[in-house]
Amino acid sequence: MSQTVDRALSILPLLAEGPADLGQVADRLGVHKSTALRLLRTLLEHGLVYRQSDQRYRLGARLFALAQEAMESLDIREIAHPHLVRLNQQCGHTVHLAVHEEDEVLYIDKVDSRYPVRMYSRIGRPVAVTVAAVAKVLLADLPEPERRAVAEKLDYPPYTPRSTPHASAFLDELAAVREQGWAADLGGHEESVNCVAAPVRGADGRVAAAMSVSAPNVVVTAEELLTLLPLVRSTANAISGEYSGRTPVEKATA
Amino acid sequence: MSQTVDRALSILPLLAEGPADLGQVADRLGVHKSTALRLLRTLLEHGLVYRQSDQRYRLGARLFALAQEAMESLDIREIAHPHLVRLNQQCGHTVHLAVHEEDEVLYIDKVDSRYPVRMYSRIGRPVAVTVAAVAKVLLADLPEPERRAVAEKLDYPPYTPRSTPHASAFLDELAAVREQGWAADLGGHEESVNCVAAPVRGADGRVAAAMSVSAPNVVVTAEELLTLLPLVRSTANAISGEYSGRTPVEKATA
DNA sequence: AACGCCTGTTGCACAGAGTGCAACGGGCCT
DNA sequence: AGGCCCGTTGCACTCTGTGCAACAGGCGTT
Repeated sequence: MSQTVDRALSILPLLAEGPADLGQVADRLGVHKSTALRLLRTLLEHGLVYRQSDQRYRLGARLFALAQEAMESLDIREIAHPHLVRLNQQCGHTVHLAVHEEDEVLYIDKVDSRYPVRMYSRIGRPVAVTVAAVAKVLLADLPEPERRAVAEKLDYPPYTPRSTPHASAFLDELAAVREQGWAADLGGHEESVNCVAAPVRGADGRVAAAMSVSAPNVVVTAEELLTLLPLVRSTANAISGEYSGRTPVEKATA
Repeated sequence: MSQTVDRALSILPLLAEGPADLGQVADRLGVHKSTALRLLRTLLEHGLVYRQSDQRYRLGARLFALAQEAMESLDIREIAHPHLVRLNQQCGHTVHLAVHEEDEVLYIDKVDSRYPVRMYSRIGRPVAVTVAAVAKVLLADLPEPERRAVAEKLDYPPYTPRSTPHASAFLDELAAVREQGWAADLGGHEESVNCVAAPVRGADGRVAAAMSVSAPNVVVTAEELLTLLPLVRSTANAISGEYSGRTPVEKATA
């Protein structure tokens, strides 16, 4: 709604793709170089972009700091973390915590598998909404009209033959998830990786976050993973209890 | 340099402190509500802020995604990561990688100690510049005038009795670090935690990043930690070799 | 139940702020 | 040395952002 700010903010995703010089930024914004310069300078002053030694612009340090602060101030993350750690100790697999926001689902916490994994932390990265178990748990809780609206708006990339193919299949699955109170992703995102997820609920009963356990086929089969379901659900319920204030917890910081 | 953008960006750190409603934002910016509204709407469209169910504004999902992308595209992080993991396997302690930017130092990668630690990943968080070993390594490489300028501009918070007390002590220390090619922090930030750090250099010989190993007193004494110095330095040199292109490495993505 | 308050939202007129242009300057390659 | 390319600056024009005032809706109060 504000043209100047709109243009300035459009620079950020552009720079996320990689460093760019003034001319490139101006071209891609469709503005004059001098305009781009002024916008970049403002971003620079705020530390959101950084000018590296070859004069090109990059995303800057403050961006990381802001993201970090925002993430740390999510109280649900703080409450859930110890539970995630405990679950990881019990089952040994990778544990994720995710929330839903603006038609995107993103991981806000993660405890890595004990088994060696090459994957670097993807906390903060958007999740494949149409297939991930956590995404199904989160979207299944939306009221029916919204659920439909979201489902129709989405793309359904065929990551694997088992990926959700289209909106109606997705809606069917969400209905099932809503009914049973948990979700699974059996090789729908990566052929050899399975996940099971369960909802964390707030005081109002609505789903506030989703928790999942993921493991590759080579470590445990899908059937074995599903035997962990009761443990996953009870952990999610424990988090729900604290988060909704039913279980008293002492907290250090506000 | 651009007032509108400047105001819009000032909202971000404000929201990092916690959710706020329209009136609060307008007040703290010193602008009319309608102005604040338009700025927030623009930020909202770009996903940098999010409007939660109680109508208050928070920092949004896209911020995390941007930070993540930017971090992952730092090629030095990519090159260094396997080395950090190896070093962690060899010594068992927490390993950090940090860079210097805009008078701040921030961690861009971390491999956690094998010993149980409650600390959540602080990747992206600014480092205590006056005491951290990585900060000393990074700042020691600056040309003398800049080093002085930075040192004078800084605050010197007395985290512990061993914290660097003032600018001239800091400059002396930087000179020593520059000479010896490594740095230590012995309880200068937290009473019981020690670190040793070594520089990673680019093709031009300048320090591009710093790597450190940290461990609490209860696990190893400062003297024992210092015996790891040769290992830390050789790891840093190995990273320097790859980063500066002296050691050939095959890379998957551009 | 009706009132009044508080917060978010809209339309509008004014002018201040952002824009593109053209000219300058410095570094690098030819 | 010459020419080219990129970043930078000052300026006049006008478009865009601004504050105001009035509206709307939710909530607590009397």
